[in-house]
Amino acid sequence: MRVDLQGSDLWKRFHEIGTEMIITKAGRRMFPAMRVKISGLDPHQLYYITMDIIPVDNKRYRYVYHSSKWMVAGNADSPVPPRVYIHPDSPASGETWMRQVISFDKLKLTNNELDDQGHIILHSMHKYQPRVHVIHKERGEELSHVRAVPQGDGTRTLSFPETTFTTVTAYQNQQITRLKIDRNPFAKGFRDSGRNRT
Amino acid sequence: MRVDLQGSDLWKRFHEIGTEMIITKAGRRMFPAMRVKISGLDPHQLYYITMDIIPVDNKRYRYVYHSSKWMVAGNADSPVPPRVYIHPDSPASGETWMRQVISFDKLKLTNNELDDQGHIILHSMHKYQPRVHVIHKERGEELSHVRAVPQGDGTRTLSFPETTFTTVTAYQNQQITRLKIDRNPFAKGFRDSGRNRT
DNA sequence: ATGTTTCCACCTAGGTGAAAACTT
DNA sequence: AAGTTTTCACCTAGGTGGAAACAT
Repeated sequence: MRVDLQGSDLWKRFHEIGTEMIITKAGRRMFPAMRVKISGLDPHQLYYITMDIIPVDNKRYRYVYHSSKWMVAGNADSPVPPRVYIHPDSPASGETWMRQVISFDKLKLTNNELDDQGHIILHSMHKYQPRVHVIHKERGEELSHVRAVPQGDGTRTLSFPETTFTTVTAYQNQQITRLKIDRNPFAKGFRDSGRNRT
Repeated sequence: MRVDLQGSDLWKRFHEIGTEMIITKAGRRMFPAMRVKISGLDPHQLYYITMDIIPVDNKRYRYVYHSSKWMVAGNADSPVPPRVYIHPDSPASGETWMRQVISFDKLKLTNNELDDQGHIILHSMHKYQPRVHVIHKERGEELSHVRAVPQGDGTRTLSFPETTFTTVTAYQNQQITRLKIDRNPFAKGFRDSGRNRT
């Protein structure tokens, strides 16, 4: 089985600067969104595909403006309720999954520990790593948004180092802001002089 | 097993006037959309839920303005490629289906016999009846958008007389137009004097 | 000080019927 | 004359970062 990250060039441009992702109470999408292509599945078996996001380390960070760098600012906050994003096409046959690019663009990040929308709960100012899970569906098995992914022979877990990010409630590095505005269609209103009329 | 039509009051108001549905080349949604609630499924079995739309009779119609009535205008045009709308949540467990209102609002009608978007192909100026199919998923079975629904013990077919309609490319009865504008949120721009400024 | 929340103008994406143009 | 296609202003629905207000 093989999983390829799509849009890897864009991820690398963000990664070189130090990717930041906004988290809000209501939930905010990631940009870029994770998109993968899978091969080597059994076309006639059923699989769930899910994503979770794990801490990269046990630290809390702060952004130092004059050096444009993230510095350790202490130990991580206490753990947060674990959440799993189950790709909405799940469960589907290997054939179905392999035919398409699998996009996680509807996944949302929140800093609300009491969230009841099924969004992924994270701490602000921490570093995280998204992971993709390919889970062979055994008969009768059901997945939950709020329980850890089942481990074992039927589960493969993949992650891509260039997709790590730091959570923020407002962008710290202006180069990140600029890249987001430049590439995210929904931020088009902030491009060029589009907003220079107030 | 039991299937209840939701929004039945609105359907009846349309039906009393004589429901019309626009069909276009690109595909047009139905308004109202079919919405049903199902009970009596086996919570742990898998089901597909699908919709097709069959001719009510073998006739072609025309609208007579001065009597505000649809009159037979000859025999039906030659049959059209059969299409099935597979509800996007399919397949799902009986438990999942019974927990929600099942909406067919994304289903689209077209008069383009060469349509490749998977929309339901119909003749203009004909009378039709939508049908809901609840299909018990046998292992390995796959459904197709372009083949008839499998018949047999594993399939239940339901229809609601108040949801019959006549296809048009432009509304014939102005009472239908008024009801649509009044109730469809997307037609809000035509309400009251909202458009009386040109 | 530093980080968070709320509100908002500006977008994307796409569903309406009207009107004009087109077809037969 | 009758029906169809195309285009369009006007909506719904919801994803952006900025700015100001708020919190600690």
